[in-house]
Amino acid sequence: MPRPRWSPTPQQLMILQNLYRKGLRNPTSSQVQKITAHLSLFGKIQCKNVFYWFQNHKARDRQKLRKQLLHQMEKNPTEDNDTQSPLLINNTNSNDVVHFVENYPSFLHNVHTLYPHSPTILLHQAEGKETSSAQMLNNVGRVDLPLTENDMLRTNVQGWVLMMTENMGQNSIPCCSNRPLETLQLFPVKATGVKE
Amino acid sequence: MPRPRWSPTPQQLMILQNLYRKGLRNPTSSQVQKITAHLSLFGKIQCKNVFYWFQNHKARDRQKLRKQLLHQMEKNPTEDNDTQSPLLINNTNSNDVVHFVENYPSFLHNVHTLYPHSPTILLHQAEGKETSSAQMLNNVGRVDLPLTENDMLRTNVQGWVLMMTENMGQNSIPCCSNRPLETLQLFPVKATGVKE
DNA sequence: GCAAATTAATGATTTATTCAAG
DNA sequence: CTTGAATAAATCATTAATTTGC
Repeated sequence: MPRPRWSPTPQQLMILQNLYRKGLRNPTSSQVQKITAHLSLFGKIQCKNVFYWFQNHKARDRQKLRKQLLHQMEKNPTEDNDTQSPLLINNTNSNDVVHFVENYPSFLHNVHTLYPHSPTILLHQAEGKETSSAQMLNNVGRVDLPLTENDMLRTNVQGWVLMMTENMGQNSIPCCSNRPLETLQLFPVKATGVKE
Repeated sequence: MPRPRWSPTPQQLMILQNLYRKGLRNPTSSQVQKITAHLSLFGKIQCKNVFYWFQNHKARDRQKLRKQLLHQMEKNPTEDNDTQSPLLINNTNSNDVVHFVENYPSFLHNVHTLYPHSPTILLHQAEGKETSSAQMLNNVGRVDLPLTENDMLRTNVQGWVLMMTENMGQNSIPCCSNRPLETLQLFPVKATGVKE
């Protein structure tokens, strides 16, 4: 009778993995909500699913890498115990990430306007008190998680902060400027391959 | 001037594909060298060719599977399907690969016997350390240049020097040595029947 | 059949991520 | 916070397939 536990659809999984690879580790409450809202386009999902996914993925990622490195490199350096690369395969497309996250603001505002030349990522604003994702979880069900993250900006996300500071002054993206939602440029439109 | 790029012979390609199919993804330095040595029986080849082949093949394999996934996802994007394919795990754990590559030393001997001046750049490796294939690339990649098979040392490659000073003990120049090529056992165990 | 022209594959480089050690 | 090591992603560039007109 109970509905089976959530199982991510391939697209959901891809999106989550992309967000993870981009540096998201401890999504805040609002981030979890937004992600959940978007992912619900591709299948039934709850906020707690997103939250748990990040928790588990982060933990298992560390676990895997630790085991891998210690097992293959330090144990027997002379060996070619290679068959290495059980690594989690990032079968992801960064363009999809950009494209995806880029559309978050418009998604939230039900406006589907693409900005192909200035991919933006949704940033939780600094002014308001941002509830931790754990707190949000409380609303959903589980309560006993010993989560202490009230800081909305963890060190893990500092990559974003860095980018923001680099691109500061440009944060006047046409869209979403009327709301607390702030956008920042994820990638400068760079022309690699312009090697003289 | 434009040095023609390597193009694998059918036999070389078959061997590489077999190794890949067996699960080999990120061959280590010594593995690459041994594979190169073997493949040089069937045509001119360098270590970097082997290294690049695995890089590209792996990447494009993933690429292909990604496209398949995305194509599948287009069909039922919003459904709560549990049918998510278990993201392809290429666990390269197979012992077959190890077993296979393990036998390369015997090939090495043949190579050296048959082609004493072949461009196979082998073993700038020490007995202790296993270098990653990427590291090897830095060393080997720009060494062998368009010219003849004899002058293979490009002096401006500091990686090479570094490598030699760090790892080369008493052995001086990798190839062109009149002593038999030193071969590293991938694994001490496993009498394979091919060796000796 | 056969090359020139065009397209598809794929070899070779460069650039970005990632984790964790210092 | 910085950096080293490894490697995945993205890109550039050349070869091979193939198409095409003769």
